[in-house]
Amino acid sequence: MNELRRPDARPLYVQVEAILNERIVSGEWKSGQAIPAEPELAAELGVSAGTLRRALARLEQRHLIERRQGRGTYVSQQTSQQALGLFFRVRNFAGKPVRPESFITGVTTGPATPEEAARLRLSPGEAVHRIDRRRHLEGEPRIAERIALPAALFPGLSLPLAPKQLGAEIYVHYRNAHGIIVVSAEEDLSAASATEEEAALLGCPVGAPLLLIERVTFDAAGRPVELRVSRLDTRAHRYAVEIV
Amino acid sequence: MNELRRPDARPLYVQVEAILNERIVSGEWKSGQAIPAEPELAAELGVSAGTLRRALARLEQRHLIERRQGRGTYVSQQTSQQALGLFFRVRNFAGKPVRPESFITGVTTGPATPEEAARLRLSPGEAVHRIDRRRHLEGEPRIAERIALPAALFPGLSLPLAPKQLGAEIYVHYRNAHGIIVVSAEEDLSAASATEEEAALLGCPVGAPLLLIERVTFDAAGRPVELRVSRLDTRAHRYAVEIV
DNA sequence: GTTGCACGGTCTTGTATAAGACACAAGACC
DNA sequence: GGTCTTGTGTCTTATACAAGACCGTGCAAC
Repeated sequence: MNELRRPDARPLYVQVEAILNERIVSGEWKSGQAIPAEPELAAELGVSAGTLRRALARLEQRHLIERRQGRGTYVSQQTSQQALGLFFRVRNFAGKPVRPESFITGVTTGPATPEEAARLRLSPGEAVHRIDRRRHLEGEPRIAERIALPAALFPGLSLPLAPKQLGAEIYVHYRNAHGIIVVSAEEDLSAASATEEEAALLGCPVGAPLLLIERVTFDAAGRPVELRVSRLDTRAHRYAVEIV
Repeated sequence: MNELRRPDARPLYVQVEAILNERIVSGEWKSGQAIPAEPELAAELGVSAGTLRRALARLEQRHLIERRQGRGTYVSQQTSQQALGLFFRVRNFAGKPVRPESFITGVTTGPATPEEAARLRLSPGEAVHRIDRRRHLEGEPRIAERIALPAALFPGLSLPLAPKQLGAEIYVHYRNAHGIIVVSAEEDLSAASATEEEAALLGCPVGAPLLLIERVTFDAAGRPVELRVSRLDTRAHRYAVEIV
């Protein structure tokens, strides 16, 4: 029986959510694993089934767990499928989601720029790893991208990415190799003109309009874990947003 | 007592949600009005309080109602506040949401273009109203915008917009004058170069990169009710997206 | 007499509990 | 290959209490 309850002002179902969240983040419950059945878990936590279900519903909404009637409740696998569906909003003109191919063009480590430090909530000059990628959509080079990662969170950057190709499985890799579970992101969109370098990379005229996407990604604990700046050639693709 | 239940395969709380949704859309419950208290409504519909609450929670998530502990449940007012907060995603560099000012530059009616017809699910050549606007952010002209509305849904286009200025209150107007409740939208984003006309309007160089926003808005019944094409000058502003 | 305000009472939604019927999935058994 | 059993999540109901908001009463101060 836990010490939940009154001193903590938050509703019980929020406290339960936090406890379960912690079990997932800490690795006590591993990716893809089934968690205990509802009655069992409710008994263990000393709350009613209804309260537990409410907490589980919130975790499901955040994509941390998946529930299947008749089978059980599972910790989400950060599959490439899922990560792409959640975070990659690019469609072709037919409205079909596309899968990007990725080609790494450079990996470096150095002190954070002021902007990187601000966006990633680092102290000025803290080390960041940077990965530059070219990404292809439907066979054509369409995205120029730089990813900045706090070096403190990714010691040694033990990424198997020296080879030229790496899928969008970076998030999967984050989770498996560094215990970081990505759950949300903020993106700022604007328009920019292609530099010479970008034009060469993307095969478009210098000065062509590109969609500039600046994304900060957060993990389950709310920490910023990635700054990603992408330049998308929108001659054949769109960035899709649904507003509810 | 209604004829809910078994023949309809959907869960009861979904059926209840649909009933309440209909009461709001039909105007039986008017904007800003309080709806009956939970016990009363549950009794009237012949369902338990818990089931009713679940339906109300879903309506609240769709911003159709607002619930306040101790006071009651109210049909949402499509206030300019709310409509802007939900649909207008533009921020300045400090991250602060900005309110646009609007200046109408033209209103016309004519047959829909193929693209308009497709996006608004109209038959080819059906009539649409078009409103052209210039919008200012923090005092500067930043957005060139064209709005296309199915004429069938907006008979006569009885808008009080002959004068040059009209706030972002178009959605409020939709609701009050035409009984259309806007609840969701899909946006496609891309980058485009400013034409001469746009450059003149926005005070930017010809060919400058603009963020092109194509939005289709849907009402509570799921009908497309508006196609809006905006060109945003992102020299001083950003389009913000949150991914959960 | 009038104003101001504290106190209760009563209405509302929010939280938490419990219990049973149901639907789906998987494996055991025949 | 069917059928049964068991274990799971899903739906629905019912009840109780907590917490916020509102309103009127009635006392106190002026």
